[in-house]
This record gives sequence, structure tokens and C-alpha cells, in this order.
Amino acid sequence: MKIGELARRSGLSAYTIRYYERIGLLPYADRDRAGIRDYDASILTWIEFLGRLKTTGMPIRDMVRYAALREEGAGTEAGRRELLERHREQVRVRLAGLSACLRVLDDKIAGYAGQTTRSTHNDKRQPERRRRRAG
Amino acid sequence: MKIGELARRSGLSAYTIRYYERIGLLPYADRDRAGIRDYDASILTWIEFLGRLKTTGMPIRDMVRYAALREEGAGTEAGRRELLERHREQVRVRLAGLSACLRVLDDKIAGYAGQTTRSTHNDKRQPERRRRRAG
DNA sequence: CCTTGACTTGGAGTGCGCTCCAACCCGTAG
DNA sequence: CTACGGGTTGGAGCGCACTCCAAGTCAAGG
Repeated sequence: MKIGELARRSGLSAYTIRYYERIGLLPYADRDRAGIRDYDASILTWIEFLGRLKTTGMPIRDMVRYAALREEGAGTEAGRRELLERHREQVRVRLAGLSACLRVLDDKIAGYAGQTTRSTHNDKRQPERRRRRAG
Repeated sequence: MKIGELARRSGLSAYTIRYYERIGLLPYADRDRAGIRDYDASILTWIEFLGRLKTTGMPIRDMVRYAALREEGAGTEAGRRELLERHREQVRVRLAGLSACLRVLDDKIAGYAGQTTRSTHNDKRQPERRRRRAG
């Protein structure tokens, strides 16, 4: 598979794929005689996983660290696991923070109750105390 | 309250506070004869709310839009509410995505089971199907 | 042979959200 | 009077994660 098809199948742009290779997020791809990258379908699994790490807010430098361990292969499992576990904790914390903010947002919106916007989910939570001009 | 104290109390840097004023996130603060900003404690509530919007991933330009409506005052409630409701939906979606990724992360970590890392939370979810050498 | 189009490279440019700087002003303590 | 420790401004610089470009190579089709 050439870079164009991988781009289509992975959802990344060809630019991004090359960039990821440059910085070590993707392994250096085999080139044919013309110097053109030839990808195996298995790379898609890895890209998908990278996507998860990205979605969960892992900075690229940490992803690169993980990718390096993965490239190194056997003997790095403990390190990879540790990295993932640390990240998981951060995700848990962010998730909790996000949920808390969501509740505040719900309250705030409830404070604007009665305005004529098409009401989505407005019945989910009654406006316990309404703040007027609170921001 | 001068900018230094507000910085300490809000957790923002003085740099950031000035920047927020420049771009319209914070209202233009009254200056004394020496040109020094004098803040009312009520600004803290607003900054805290801005923090929530930021935590939930609202881009600054949207925060600026909301801040502008707030500045405009009465008559903008519907717009503000709409903005917040749209944002809330996005937060809900991100929250769901994040939870899904967290589960994948859990599975992945379970795949590294047995390695000697101090085990945090490893008993929370049994490794239903373990992937070997999956990344 | 010539064009087309997908690919190659190193490096420059972009948008975001700050972060910091130079040069200056002001009020208070010693 | 002087030094100090705040504050002020406009604008430059930074780190991140891309995004794009110029100039070139190559394979296939007409």
C-alpha cells in the first residue's frame, strides 16, 4: 500500500503520515526502487492505537517514547505498560474533571431557562437555584 | 485588587490576564491615575468559569464570543445559552470518546499483565482476552 | 517522446495559546 | 535622592502538531 491509500484508509493526511515517520511515531517504511513507501495493512492497527492515545490527550513526545519502546521489541513490555498506566491515570483524572465541568455547564444552562432555543435535554435537570446575570 | 494579586488568586499569570484582556476574554479593567488595573473580586467568578470552558476544550475564539455577549448584557441570553448548549453537546461527545479510549487502554494494559510494575488498579477489570505483542 | 499524476525530500509556514521582553512609569521605604 | 518593587505598553518569541511547498523522481498511458 502506498502513502495515498494509507492516508485514505487511516484518515491521516499523507503530510501527517510522513511527519509521523520523521519524528518516529511510525516506523521507517520500506521503499521500493523508486523510493516510494510500501505499507503493510498491519500499520493501520498501530495508527488506530496512536489515534486513541491522541484522543486521550497524550502529547506526541510520549507517543514517540512508546513507539520507540515498541520498535525496540522484546524486553520493553514493562516500560510500555508503565507508560500506559501513567497515562491511564491522567485520562481518569481528566475524565473526572470533564464530568464535573459538564455538571456546572448544565447548571449554567439551566440558569438561562425559559429562553426560546430549541430545547435539547432541558428536562434532564431542574434548575435548583437560578443565577441571574452570573456571567 | 491589582494584577499581581489577581494572578495569585486566580492561578493565571499576570501575562495571561493581560493577554485575556487584550483579546476580549476579560473586560477592560478600570485603571487608577497611574494606569494600573484595579480588579473587583467578582472577576474571579468569571475567570473560574472561563477555566471550566477551557477545561472542557472550548477554543478561545468561542470563549471570546461568549464573553462579548456577556459584555453586551441583557438581550443576549438566548445566544449565550445556545453557545453553551452547543458546547455541552461537544463535551458529551468527547466524554464518550474518552471513556471508550479508556476501555481500550485498560485492555491494552491487561495485555501486558504479569510484568513487574507496582500494580495500580489492576484488579478493577479482568483481562477478558489478552492480546500478545499487540503493540 | 511527452504528459500526467502520485510519489520523494528538506524546510518553511500556520494557528493556537500563551509567555516573555524592553523600555518605561509610579509610589513608598530608607 | 535613590533604589526597589510593583505596574504599564506593543510586539516578539515559543512549543505544539501539523500543513504545505518547491523541486525533483519515476511508472504508466497515449
